[in-house]
Amino acid sequence: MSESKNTEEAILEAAQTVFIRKGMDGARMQEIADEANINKALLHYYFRSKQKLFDAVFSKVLSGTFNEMRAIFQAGLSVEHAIKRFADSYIDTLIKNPYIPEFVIHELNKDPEALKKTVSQNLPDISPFLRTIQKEMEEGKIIRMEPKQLLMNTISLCIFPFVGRPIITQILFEGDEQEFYQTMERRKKDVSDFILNAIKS
Amino acid sequence: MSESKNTEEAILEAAQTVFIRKGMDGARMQEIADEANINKALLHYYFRSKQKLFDAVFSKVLSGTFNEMRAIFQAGLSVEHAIKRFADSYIDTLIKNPYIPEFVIHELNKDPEALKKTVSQNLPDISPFLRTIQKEMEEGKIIRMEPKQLLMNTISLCIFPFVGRPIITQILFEGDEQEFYQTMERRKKDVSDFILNAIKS
DNA sequence: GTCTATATTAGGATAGAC
DNA sequence: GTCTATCCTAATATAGAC
Repeated sequence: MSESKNTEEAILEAAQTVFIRKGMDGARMQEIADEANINKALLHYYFRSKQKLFDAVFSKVLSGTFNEMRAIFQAGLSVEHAIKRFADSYIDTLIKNPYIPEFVIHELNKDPEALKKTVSQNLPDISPFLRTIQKEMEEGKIIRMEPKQLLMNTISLCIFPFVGRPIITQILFEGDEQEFYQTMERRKKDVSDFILNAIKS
Repeated sequence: MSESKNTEEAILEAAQTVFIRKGMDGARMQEIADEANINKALLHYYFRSKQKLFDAVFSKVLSGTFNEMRAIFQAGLSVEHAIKRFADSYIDTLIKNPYIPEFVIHELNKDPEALKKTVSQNLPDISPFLRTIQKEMEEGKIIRMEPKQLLMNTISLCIFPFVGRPIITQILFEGDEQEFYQTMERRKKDVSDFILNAIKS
């Protein structure tokens, strides 16, 4: 045993780094081995195949991605507070992990069926939050619109800049990555201001 | 010559279909040949290598993507009209071509340097529109915010649902694709309503 | 459990007939 | 210009020593 647990963990971390940057198809087992400072054969010793290693990484990334979302939607927060927390927490996480959403989306796009099971095990239940939105609309606290569109808008405004970062950075910041990230810091607040402005009655 | 022009065109179309769905790394020359109903060797006869075929497709897709954006930003429209046209036109295009943004973004993410040249040749100049936003803010027509954040919001709200379609469809529509697309039809109007509400002074 | 060396296969690319 | 057959390399996977 000795290094067993540590090595397995090291492999998973290295694999996550490489898969997230290159995707399943673009990733090379050799590159993952290098990143983990181990031999290529060890990858197979621990995970049998590239596919199984990928599945382990994908599942881990997916549950991490949806945990915070689940927590927010089930906390029974008001629309205002849920949106503020969502924007703050997601943009903050994405500043640290900007490649995750594009990775997840790309793999799902390529073969939705293959990953369907992993996805359905991790999906957050949004219905409590949709009901809160509905209720506040009926009470006149916020203007009326389709609750799902409001939720989609919130998610879009927080996540898209990171998914589209390579383009956004070129179009808006002349390729200056640092300016992009500074703008994202301010955006934590800007996004909720924008949304709350749009829905205030 | 005979079928030359038609074959080349057929290859490009088939390659676009396959590359957009699977990405450069996930696409197979055999699959492209099948899609075009020709032999694999013909692909090399016309385009020499997979890389060159990909470059041709990517460049074509990119210019198509940015043409409308360029047109809108240089038309000298008011903020209200530009946003309305942007939302209507982009969501409409994306309903017909939902895979394009994720494709472009994934390839750029994987290797920004390799595609930098193609990108910079196609980038729309947004400065006229940013100036219009600035002007309308100073005139008090719309509330004050960072012009770039407003532009980012507009782009995010229109494009993200399509990039994130596989997830959005699961979370919000229990996997029902048709409901997703119906919602997108309504969204053409909903998005501009939402934005204009957020910025009205 | 970790390595080196090797087998296997998939897939891009080419040769050559028609 | 289009096909069949074949080559060749890159990359996954395994065998076997330590």
